[in-house]
Amino acid sequence: MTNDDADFLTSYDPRAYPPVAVTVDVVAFTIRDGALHVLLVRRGGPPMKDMWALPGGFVGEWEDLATAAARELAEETGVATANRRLHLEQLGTYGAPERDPRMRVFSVAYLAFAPQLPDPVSGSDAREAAWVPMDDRPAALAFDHATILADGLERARSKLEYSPLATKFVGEEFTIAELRAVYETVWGEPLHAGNFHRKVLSVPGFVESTGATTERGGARGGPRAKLYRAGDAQLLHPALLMPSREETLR
Amino acid sequence: MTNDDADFLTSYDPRAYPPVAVTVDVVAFTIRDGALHVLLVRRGGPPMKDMWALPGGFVGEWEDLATAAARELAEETGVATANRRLHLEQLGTYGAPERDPRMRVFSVAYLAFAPQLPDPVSGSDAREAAWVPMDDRPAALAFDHATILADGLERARSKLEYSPLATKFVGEEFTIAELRAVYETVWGEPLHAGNFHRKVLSVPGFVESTGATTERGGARGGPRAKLYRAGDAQLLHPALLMPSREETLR
DNA sequence: TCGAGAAATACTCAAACCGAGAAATACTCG
DNA sequence: CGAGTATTTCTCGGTTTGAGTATTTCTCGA
Repeated sequence: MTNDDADFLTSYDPRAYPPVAVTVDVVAFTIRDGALHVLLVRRGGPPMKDMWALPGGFVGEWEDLATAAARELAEETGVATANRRLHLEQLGTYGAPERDPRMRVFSVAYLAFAPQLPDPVSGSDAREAAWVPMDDRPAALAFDHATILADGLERARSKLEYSPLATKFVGEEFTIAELRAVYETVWGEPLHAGNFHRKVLSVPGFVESTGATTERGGARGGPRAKLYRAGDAQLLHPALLMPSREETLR
Repeated sequence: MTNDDADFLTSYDPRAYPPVAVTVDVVAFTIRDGALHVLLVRRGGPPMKDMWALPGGFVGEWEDLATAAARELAEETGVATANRRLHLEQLGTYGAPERDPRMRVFSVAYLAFAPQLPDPVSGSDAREAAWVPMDDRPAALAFDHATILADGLERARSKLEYSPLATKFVGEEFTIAELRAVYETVWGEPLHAGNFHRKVLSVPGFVESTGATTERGGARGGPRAKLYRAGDAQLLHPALLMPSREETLR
């Protein structure tokens, strides 16, 4: 037996290693009533019983990570896994040794965006689930979920700048004003309507016109708006930059 | 016993779950002789014996993910973990069920950048390790490491745009031309020297002057260049955009 | 030692872009 | 019908950008 083989055998005997678990946790954002909401579940059992947490769970034996994230989301929201308008991306992995008191747990966090998702299906998992406005979110979440959520929000905010992510928050057809509302909601600051309009139409592949307009004007007046659908661009160039970034830096 | 408690007990007994392992793999880039190099190791044992792979290994029982990545890198290169000029960031987690034939292995990939790292310390791990020019890299790597490497390269390329990452590839003090060489090497295309110079100096916090100049002019002539060191900016604003992005998109 | 070539840096100029404001128009609601 | 509001377009001045050029200061080889 060569030295390498011996190394291999000891290195890779599963039982030679302490038990670890891998979970997925999902930071799911949607916009309801003009406010950014995140999906939270109330923990039904210890540890941290009754605390709010991100939806998540163990990765199945034959399950892909992204599939597991989609499944967890579907279990809470009933959103079809094949939903065309759902965006899922990996956010990062959190594996501090003490993040879960029971055992070594690595959590692969996913970020999900979707338009106006349905109310959570409580009871499917014996857990209470709810869309919670980000402004009213509990300061403390179970485990390190507050950190994960903060990272997810930051990712979402910057992804709006250079990707067509905002189109995932609106319906199949949308107006420029609806798109602007997404940016204003996630960025938390008002944008110049005229400049936003010009900018969106000037970015190649961001949106394409459907030719149609809304049936009615705005609820408080105004003309009927033209309708657009998402274009085929994967990266916005030039990007739409957050106005507040400029001062925040350095 | 409530339903929740029962759920908890069955859900969290470690032995109730099939064995999984978590590893870290490191995509380490450096620039040598004007070319981008990646650190690869030749596998010393099965599976995929003798194939090139990314350096990596299991995460220790009490070890943080980032710590494990730094350790793996140090084991191959002898680079001090506390090296100030080393940049380490999480790239993503790869967990396809069949990516490792032995058992379920989740690999958390890290991206590392450093200036002119020393030659790898072969023998420390009974493995051959080498800095391989990206242009000469083997088409096939062990497991899904080719995918991870491709993702790492793409991340590096775009991070140059909006972060001061390039300063991690050069020494403590550097000239604008050296910085430009980093961009040209990673992006693989020549840049306009005058515009690059103007742009770098105009981005607040990117670089700061040391007041000094190089001892000698360039090897093939030219005046002595002013020296700079990295500034305190974490995000470049405005960003330096890859010229080729414009056409590549869509 | 001198002249060619090269590189660092500064400058020019037109085109593109951006923020701010305002105008024109078309709706809703009372 | 009139007030108010929202969509869309336009204008204007300042800034940024890409492309090219100029200046200066080096190295190197003839």
